[in-house]
Amino acid sequence: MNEDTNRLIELRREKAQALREQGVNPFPTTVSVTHTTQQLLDLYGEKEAEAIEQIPDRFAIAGRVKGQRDFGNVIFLDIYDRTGRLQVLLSKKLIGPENFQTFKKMADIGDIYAFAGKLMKTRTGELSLAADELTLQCKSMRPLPEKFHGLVDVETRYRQRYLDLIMNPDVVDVFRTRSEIIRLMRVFFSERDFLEVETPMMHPIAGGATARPFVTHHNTLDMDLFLRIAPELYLKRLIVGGLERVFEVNRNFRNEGISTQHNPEFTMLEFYWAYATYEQLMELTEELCCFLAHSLFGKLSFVYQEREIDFARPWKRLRMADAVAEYTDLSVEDLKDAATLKAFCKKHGLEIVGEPTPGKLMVLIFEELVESKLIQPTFIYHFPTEVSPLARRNDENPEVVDRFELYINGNEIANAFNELADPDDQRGRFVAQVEAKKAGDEEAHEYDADYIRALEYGLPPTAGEGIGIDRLVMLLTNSASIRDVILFPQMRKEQS
RNA sequence: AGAUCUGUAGCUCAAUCGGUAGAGCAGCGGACUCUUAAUCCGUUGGUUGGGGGUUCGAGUCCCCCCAGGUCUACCA
Repeated sequence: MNEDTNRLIELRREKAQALREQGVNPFPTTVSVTHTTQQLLDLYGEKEAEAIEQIPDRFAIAGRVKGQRDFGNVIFLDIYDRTGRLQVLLSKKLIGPENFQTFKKMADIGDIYAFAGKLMKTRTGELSLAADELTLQCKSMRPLPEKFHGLVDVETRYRQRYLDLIMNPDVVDVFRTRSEIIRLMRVFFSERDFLEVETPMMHPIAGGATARPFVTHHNTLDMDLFLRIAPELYLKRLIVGGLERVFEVNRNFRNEGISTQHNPEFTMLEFYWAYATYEQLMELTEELCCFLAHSLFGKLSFVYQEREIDFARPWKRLRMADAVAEYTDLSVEDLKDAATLKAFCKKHGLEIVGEPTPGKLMVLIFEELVESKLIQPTFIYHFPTEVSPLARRNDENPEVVDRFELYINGNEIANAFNELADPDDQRGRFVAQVEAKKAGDEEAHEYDADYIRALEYGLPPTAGEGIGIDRLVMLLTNSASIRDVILFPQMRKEQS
C-alpha cells in the first residue's frame, strides 16, 4: 500500500495535529530524565512493597511505549529505553481525568514519552513507576510490527535496521557485543604499546591485497582514486617512519560478490609489529582471541551454529603442504609436481586457469578441499611465495614465505606474515604482479613506486596481520550471516 | 554471474484440483482500577511485488521484470 495513503499513518497525523491544536508539540525538545529503567530495577527491583512505598523521591524515565494494557481507569505501559524495560502505571487518579483522556485518545504504541512519579510495586510484585506526570517526547507516525511475532522479514530487517533494533532485542545484543569486541581490541593493543592510527581510505593505487577495487574520482585533482582494499602499505610506511607498533580498525572496500561471508565494505583490524616474527603473531592472535572469548563468555569455548568451538591454547599449526597432505591422498612430494597436481585437480573437478605453478595448484587444492575442514582454530603457514607478493621469504626455503592464515569453522579469520623488507625483492614481486595483471589477472597488485622508495629507507624486521572483524564477530555472536553483524549491509535499491 | 526458493492487510501467517481473498495482532468504537501477547463485545482495512499471457474464471498455471533468502562462483 502506498505509504502516503496508509490510513494508519493518516490517523496518527491527525492525532499529532489535534495535539498541536491543544498546545502540545508532538516533537518537542526534551525534558530531564533522572534514571534509566535498568538503574531503577537495579536499585529497587528487589525491595519489598512496603520499602518502596517509603521512598519519597520522584523518578523520571523516558522511552518508547511498546506495550499497553488498558483497564479503563488505569493503564499499564511497557516503556523501553536503551537499558531495558520498566512498567509504568498511568491512572486517572494520579494524572487527572483530562491528561488521562488525552493520553487515551492521542497515544499510540511506538510513541516516545517521559514519565515522572513515585515508584510502586504492583499486586504481582513488579516494580513500576506510578506516573503523576507525563510528557510526549515524540509522536510516532508509523505503526510498529506486531507485538508477539515482531519483525521477521529479513529484507525489512536489513533495510530498516532501526525497526529491527526496536523490535528485536537479540539484534541489539549482537551489536553491543560487536562494539565490546572492538573496544576490547583497542584495550588489548593499547596495553601492548600499539598506536592506533588512521590511514587513507582513498588510494591512488589499490594495493595491499588481491581484490577488485571501487573506483571514484576527485574533481579538483581530476584524478581517479580507489577505495582502499587494504591499509597494509600505508601501515608499513608508518613502521618505516619509526612508529614500530601500529594498528588500525577500519573499513576495507572490495568490489566482489556478496554472500553470507562477504559484504562490499567490511571491517578489518590490521596491526604491524616491528622486531617481531609471525610466530609471535600466532601467540598474539591466540592471546587476543582468548582475551575476547574470556571477556565475553568467561571461558574459552562457545557454540557456533550448533558446533563447539574451543579456543584453548595452543592452537593447531600446520604447514600448508602438510595440511594438504593430511586432508587429501596427496603426499608432500606430490605437491612439488605440477603434473601430479593437475591430474589431481582434474579428478576432483577443480578448474585450472592458465599454466599455474605447483604452489598455486597447492593453494587451489587447499582452498577447495581443506579449508572447510578446519573447524577448530588452525594456523596454516608457509604459503607459496608467488601468492604472497608482500611477504618475506622463508630463510630455509625461498619457495615459501613466512606467512600464516588462521582458520576457524572453515573460514579465514586472519592473514599474517613477516614483512618483506628488501626493496629489490619487493620491486621484483611487483613486476611479476604487473605482468600477471597484463596477462589478465584483474586482482594482481599494481606497482607502487613510493612504497618501494619507503622500503629503500629501511623497514625494520616486522610482522603484520589482518583480522576480519566481521567474521570474528559472527563467530562470537553465533551469527550465520555477515549481514547480521553489519548494521546496514549492502542492498540493492529499494523499489519506489 | 548461475541454480533454487520466497513475495497475500501496518505486522505474523492461511487460502484444498484454477472457482466469492481469510485469521490473529495492531487500528477504530465500546466495557473494565493490578495487567504482562490483559480480557470481553462490535468493527474498518486488499491493484495478492510489477507487467503481460492462457482460461468462462488466476493469489494459484505460463513468460518477462523487480526485490529478498540460501547454495555455487569471485573473494576476506
